[in-house]
Amino acid sequence: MLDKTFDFKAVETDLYDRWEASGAFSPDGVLARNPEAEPFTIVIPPPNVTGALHIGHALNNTLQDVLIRFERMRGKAALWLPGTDHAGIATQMMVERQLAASGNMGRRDMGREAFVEKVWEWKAVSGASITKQLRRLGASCDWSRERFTLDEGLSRAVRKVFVSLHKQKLIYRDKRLVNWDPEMQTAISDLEVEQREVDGHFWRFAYPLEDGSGEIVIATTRPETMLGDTAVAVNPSDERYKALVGKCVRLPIVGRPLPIIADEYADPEKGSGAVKITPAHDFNDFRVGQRHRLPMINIFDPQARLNGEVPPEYRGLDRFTARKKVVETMEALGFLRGVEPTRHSVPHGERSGAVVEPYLTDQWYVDAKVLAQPAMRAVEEGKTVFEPAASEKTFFEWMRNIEPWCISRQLWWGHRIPAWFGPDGRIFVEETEAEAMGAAREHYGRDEPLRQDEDVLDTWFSSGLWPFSTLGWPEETPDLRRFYPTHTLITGVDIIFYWVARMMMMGLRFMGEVPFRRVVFNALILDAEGRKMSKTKGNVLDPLELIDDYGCDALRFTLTALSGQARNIKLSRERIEGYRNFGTKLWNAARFCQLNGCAPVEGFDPDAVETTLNRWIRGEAMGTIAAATEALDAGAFAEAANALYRFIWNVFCDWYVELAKPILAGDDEATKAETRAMAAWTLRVCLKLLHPISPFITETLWGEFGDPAEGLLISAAWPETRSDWIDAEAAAEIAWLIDLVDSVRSIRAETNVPPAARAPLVLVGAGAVTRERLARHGVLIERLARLATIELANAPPPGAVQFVAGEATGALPIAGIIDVASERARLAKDIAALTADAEKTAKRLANADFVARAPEEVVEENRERLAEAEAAKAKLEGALERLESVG
RNA sequence: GGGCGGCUAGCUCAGCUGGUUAGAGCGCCUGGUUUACACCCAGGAGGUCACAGGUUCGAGCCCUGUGCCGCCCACCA
Repeated sequence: MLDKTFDFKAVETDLYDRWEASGAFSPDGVLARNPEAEPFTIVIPPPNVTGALHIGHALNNTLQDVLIRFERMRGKAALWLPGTDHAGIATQMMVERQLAASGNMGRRDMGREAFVEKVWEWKAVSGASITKQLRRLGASCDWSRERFTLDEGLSRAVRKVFVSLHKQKLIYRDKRLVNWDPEMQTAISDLEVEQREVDGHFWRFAYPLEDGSGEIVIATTRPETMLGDTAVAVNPSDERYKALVGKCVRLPIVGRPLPIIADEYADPEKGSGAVKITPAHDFNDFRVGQRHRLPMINIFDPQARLNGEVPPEYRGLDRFTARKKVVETMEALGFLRGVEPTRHSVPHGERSGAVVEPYLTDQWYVDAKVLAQPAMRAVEEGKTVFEPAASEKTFFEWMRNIEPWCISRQLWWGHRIPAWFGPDGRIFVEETEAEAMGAAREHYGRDEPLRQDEDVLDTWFSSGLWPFSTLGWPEETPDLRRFYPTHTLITGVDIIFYWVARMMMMGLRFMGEVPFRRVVFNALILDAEGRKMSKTKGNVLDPLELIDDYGCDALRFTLTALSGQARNIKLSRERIEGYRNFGTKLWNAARFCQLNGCAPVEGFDPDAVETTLNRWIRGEAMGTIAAATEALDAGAFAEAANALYRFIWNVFCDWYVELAKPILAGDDEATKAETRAMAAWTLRVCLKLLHPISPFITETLWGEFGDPAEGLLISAAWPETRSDWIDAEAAAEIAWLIDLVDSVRSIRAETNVPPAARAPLVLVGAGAVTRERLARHGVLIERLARLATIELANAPPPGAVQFVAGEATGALPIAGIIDVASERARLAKDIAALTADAEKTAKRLANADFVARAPEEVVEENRERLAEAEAAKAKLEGALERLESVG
């Protein structure tokens, strides 16, 4: 006997272990049975190895699991390939902070080897936690194929790609300004920089003309950079400064003469119209510097302290200390011309939070422009489709304006760049040191000591190879042949540039084929008020806690049902409670079946059911199978969830079970047996359809109602539709029944008939079909509408409350127990609605243009509609008259 | 500054290619010991589809403009 509610805690971990042990997570079993099975592949967006499962992961991985379970049940060789990402900066930073917090020596004191060793230790300890958490979510990943971006295999793929792109001149070394994170002391890519609004100041400084004939005022928010100024620019069309171009100012503090140059970059509208140029520390100034061949003076060391290029009293100062000192000195020297507070955005490293400094260094770059072209074409041609489709615009916008991708990082945790320097600085890029040595020998004519590049690659470089490196590339493995390209990528739109775009570029370049056919971008989860979840705000919903509180299925169903909201999802505990209740509803429907002997019957064939009720639910089930299948196929997860919610609750529980009750309590053994078998069969369909979204409750109930021949539900076959099982006649009949019951219930409530009172129902003007239906379902209707009797008559009894029931008129002779005033109001309200409707329709039909131009069926529909409204109105008006005469 | 999206019931959202009376869940109100379920059942109220024009026989849906909200990118001397 089932309990009143589903005890999810008792089964979740146990079921997960059983699924895994059964081999269901791997496609190998399916392939062994059917080598021709169609492959279906998803690669997981690899979470950071040291990360913890947050609600965004829960959503993303739930959707992937829904899809993979669905395709697995459809008989495909479904592979969901899991793994983790080494997450260079994030992990290194975490370990460094950990070391500092526990009073250990820092990474530089420790040395590269020892530090990397520490990170691996940390990975060994915490790396498993995210995958454990994915298991708690029910994720049916093929753990036997789990990969890590720093695996030997994946590292080999990284080296091969690097070398290959280098030989094709698509990876090159260049000295230019990068975004430098002085805390991590590494370059970062444009994407890793985020603008933050901060309070600052706007200072105006005077730079005196060298010939003593005056001064030029410039403005800056970063006074310390003046120590690296090498020019002052004015717009060539700016009359105020025309005469000064070619002259020099004397840079205060430093004493360096700076040429006044004419350049379009200077905007006469901004500030004084004259702008200081610091080519080594500003992206715009860098370009100006290149155009005018200005010296580029780097004034910072890697920690953004001032270096030897500045006057002695500034050397070694932190940039912010130097800023203060510059301002004070400029004021003391009489060059300060004004200061005002301002709020402006300043670039920060998204991981470290440090203010990023444009910094002149040698770095490795990928020529993204070239790689982007085939990727854009593939999306244009629909070889990969994005959902929602609007995200394609975002993709194109970025790809069209793509900049060279800086891929080197001055970190220790990551893929070491396969480049070796010879004694003369010549670079040898090879997959291994031995090959580099060989290349060097060939070049120098003898063995020379080589030094490997200290840098590692951007984490996203290896992530970009994920869809094929995880399948064994560069080896031509059976997995690679079978499972590439993958089918659907489900990920957050926040990494469309970081990851999706790069996988497109790399996949096309190295596999000659898109990495995935479809990309589904899932929404961002916000709190109930629509704010981003953050630890500092304390509004974080922890998925593991939610699983403990409501069960995994409740969380999964909630996330799936809300996933249709392409932009963001406002999540609250109340929402999850609501969907938890849905699970309980299903559970109790199963309990009802169990209590009433609705057990699966061996050899039962729904094709043979005879009663209207059973033919009806059979058709409804078909419709639901079709809807769920179509929705899941299209990646419309929320639609599938909603279709199942409606069918299970509003069709199966609200009507089928209620209508089955009298049958099950009756003594028509044949009908009873058919209904029991049909109920169990329908429940089975529900379990199968719901399994991808709510695997635990369905698998548990499958133990009771499933087909033992099919084994575990996770590996059972997805239901098929049969159009001949949709029975229009049965559908019409049950719709009529439901409508009749609804009408009576509604009238009872509106006219304040006491719930316990059993009223008689009289049907006036019932046709043959209605009479027939009544004969079949009278007992059911009496029960559901709480009627004493149902009779047929030629005229309504006096004082009866009347309503429209198809071609007939329903009459409840309950004048004694109803409130006449409410009844009058009810009739008046209904008549008013019908009148308005009829008038609107009549007006439409009176329009010659409408009749002439609208399609015939629309016109016909309106004619019918008008006729029906008028007939119904007439009935109710008659009823109202009679009521007046009695009342 | 550039781009993208949103605005539909008190709240959160559906509403696919224009065509009956614009839907759901939650919340609210009324009633309910109907032997699966109170994590429930029955009923009900609640909408100028942001605004203004336009196209059309017909607009929540298409077009133009306005307002507000949000996101992304770039920049800010």
